[in-house]
Formats: sequence, structure tokens, C-alpha cells
Amino acid sequence: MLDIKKIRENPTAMQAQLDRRKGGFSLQPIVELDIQQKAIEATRSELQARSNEIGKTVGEKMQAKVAPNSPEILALKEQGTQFKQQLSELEPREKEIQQQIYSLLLQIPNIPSASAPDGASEEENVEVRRWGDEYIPANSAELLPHWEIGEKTGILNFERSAKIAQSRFVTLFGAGAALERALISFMLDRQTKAGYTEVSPPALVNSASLTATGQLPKFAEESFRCAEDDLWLIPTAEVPVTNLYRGEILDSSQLPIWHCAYTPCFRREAGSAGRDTRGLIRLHQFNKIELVKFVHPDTSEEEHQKLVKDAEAILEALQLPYRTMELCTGDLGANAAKCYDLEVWLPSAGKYREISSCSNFYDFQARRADLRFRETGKKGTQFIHTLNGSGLAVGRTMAAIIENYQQPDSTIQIPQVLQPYLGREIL
RNA sequence: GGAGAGAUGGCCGAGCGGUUGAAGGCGCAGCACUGGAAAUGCUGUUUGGGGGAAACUUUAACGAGGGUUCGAAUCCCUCUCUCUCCGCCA
Repeated sequence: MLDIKKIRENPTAMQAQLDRRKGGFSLQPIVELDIQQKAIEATRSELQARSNEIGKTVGEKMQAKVAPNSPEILALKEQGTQFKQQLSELEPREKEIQQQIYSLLLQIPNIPSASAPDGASEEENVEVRRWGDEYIPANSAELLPHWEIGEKTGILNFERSAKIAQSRFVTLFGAGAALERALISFMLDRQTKAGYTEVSPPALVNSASLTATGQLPKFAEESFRCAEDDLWLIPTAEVPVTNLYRGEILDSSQLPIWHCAYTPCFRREAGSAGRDTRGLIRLHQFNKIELVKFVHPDTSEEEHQKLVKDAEAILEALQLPYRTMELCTGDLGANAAKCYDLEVWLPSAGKYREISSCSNFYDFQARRADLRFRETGKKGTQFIHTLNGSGLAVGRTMAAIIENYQQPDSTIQIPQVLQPYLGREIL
């Protein structure tokens, strides 16, 4: 959520920054409602002051043993009733306008960081680095996509999963299931060593949580919902973990807080019919290790760079070729101010595919989540900066391993760092 | 799921219709005392909105939302959460 004060103070500058996104978001209606709201508030507050005064006076008279039904008191009561009547017209109007402002604000995306590159679409994302050798075998006919290898070796099963659930679900068998478990352990071990505190949060969250991180109201159709209970299946651990400190005021000495979490993630993939229908790339349920940071605003740029490094470290340890892309304003998610995507090399497709998205939200989520901190010993509060990134998506990592480590005989070599976890070298 | 109890400031805890943003204690910060500390004493110590350069001022908030009243932390209703007992169940 954007800062209404900043919008009020400098609407044109804010609008110009917002327009770097395209999409035609207008602050104008908010500005107008805000003016109305302030006018009503001034009147209401004045009326309330006078009404409070009467209440006080009556109290004083009663203490002084003035008879409750004396003309003096009755006159005051009458006045009070009149104020109350006036207030009862103003109050609902003010609330209504406040509600309108709030719901409009909830729909406005974040202002892109000054350093985010301008651009219209993903075409204009900027490659910041590339690591490892793209695996292109001499005889590319031998090269199989991961789902074919997976089905051949029996470690992935999509058909039976469709029977028990729907399409876009997978069941892992035997060494496949073990490989996933190994990856989860490896990633968590690695990130805990890097300084993140592991948490294991609920996988169902309420609407308030989804609103705080920015999935609601705009992306309701992307999440699975348990309507009876006002609970939703989490689309990412970002939601429960970021909400951990919602509504709290932390002390600056507690910052930064770094968490990593392994959770299943659930997405309806409503807008992606026909895309990535095979394999592990786009499932309704997948596992992910998420990194979430709560930091002092002064350090958030630096913390962001470190977070990207922590995600990249996993790919490097697994010896998977990748590139790091900085998203342009046209491809930036609605909540992010700045974002790097890590893309892993998938030989069967002959291209890089997103495997981690590392975002800095600045105070956008914190404002929605009322997530503040106080500088030790000082007065007043500020909003925390929140950041997160995948470290990494487990299914996509499996796909990348299967494809990049496939042997001519359709077996899969196990990356060295995973061998201690699996107790084998070949799968 | 049934029955009961409860939710107050960073924490503990009083208040149960009248000038209470809220006694008291703890904690924390500053000052005094001290060679330094402990102990002691004094002072301060919630947040949001509006106005103001500031001092300050006004308004709101005692789990959340409604209601009664001139006036609500205190009374009524709904919801959420916590605890105890019973039932059910991984």
C-alpha cells in the first residue's frame, strides 16, 4: 500500500513514478476522496470536542449533587442529543469515504524502485550475471525432458495424480521422493547456515494475511479457498512468514530478522491454461523453501543483494547453470519495488526458466501489514522493509537436476552435495 | 461439538456508568546521590488521524464490530481468540 500522506503532498510526482509501470493506475480518485475525508474529519472532530465538553459538564454537576432532572441538566442533555444527531450523519459518511480510499489504495501497485530498469515487458529485463555452462549434448536427440526421464525411471507419476486429484499434480515414487526430501533438507541446512532461522508455519491462512502481503484483493482467483472457514491455501510461504509479525512494533535491535521456511505451495494457475502442462514446472501443488527478511529501511538494498546471493548459492552448490535477471518496470510484480529472477537452464527446452524470484517490497507490505519498528530509545515508529525470495522452488530444482544430470542410459547422476543426503551417486 | 471463565499499556495488575489514556507494581530511559557501582530518590515512559515551524492542541483507541446513554474500559448484542471441564478424533 502506498503512503496516503505522500500522495496528498505530491500527487503528480507519485503519479509519474507509478506510471513507469504502465497499466494506467490513477491516483486522482484517491486524492479527491482524501480531500473530502479531511474536510469531514475537521468538522466531526470539532463537534465531538463540544459533545465531550457537555458530557464532562454533566458529570461535574452530578458530582456536585445537582439533581439529575433539574432544568440545567436537562438542557445540557438536550444539547448533547443534538450534537449526537449531527455526528450520526457525519460519521457514517466519513467511514464510507475512508473505506473507499482504503479499497482503492489496496488496488494500487507499488512504486518501482528508482534503480529498477524501465521496460514494457519481460523482453526488457536486464541480465545481471550468468553462471555455469549450458548443457547441450552433441546428439540432442538423446536429450529428454525431465517428465519423460521421470516416467521412464518411475520416479514421477502424473497420471495417477490426476486420478486422485486433478491435472497439474504429481506423485513422487521411491528415489524421486527421496531426492525431493534430500533437496529440502539440503536447502534448509544451507540457508540456516547462512543465518536464516527456520520456521514451519501454517499452510492455511486467513484473508487478512493474504491482504497484508498483497495477494488479496487482486489475485483472489489465483488461490485455493476454503470458503466455509475464511481460510486459503498458501500460494507461497511468503504469506504466513511475512504475517508472523503483523500488527507489531519491533525494536530496531531485533532487526534484521531472517527466516527460511519449507512449505507446500498451492496455486490455481487460473490464467495459465495450456502453458507448461507437462512436467514439474507449473503444478497446483509444489514445495518451496522461502527466504523472508524484515530489515531496517537503510539496509534494504544491501539485504536484497545478499538475499539474491543466498538463493544463487543453492544453484551453484548443485552445479546448475543459471542467469540472474533484473526485472524491468513492465514485468515487476504488483507488490515489488525491485526484483531479481533467477533462471535455471533447462536443456530439454533449450532455455532458462524461473526458479526463484527475489523481491524487495520496501514498506509496501509493511504498510498493509502494519509492521513497524522503533529506533531503540527514540520516539515514533517507522515501517519495516520486507523482502523475500525462493531459495529455491523444489520441483523446478528437481526438473533441472533430472535434465542437467541425465546420463545417456537415462539414469540420473546425483549432484555431489546431495550424495550425503541420499546415500547414492546414481538415481 | 457441549458447559463455564476470561481478554485492560512492554509485562503484571486495579478499575465494572461520570472530568480514566486509564491506580499500583515491574521493566525501561534520563537526572540526582557515588571515586565507580548497588541501593535510594525524583522525572519521564502507547499508538493512529487532524491542526501547528515548534511548544502544543484536538480527536480516536481498554480483543474486534455494532448498540444503549448527555457520558462506556465499565451495561447489552454479535464475532474472534485464550483457559478449564466434558465429548469426539488424527
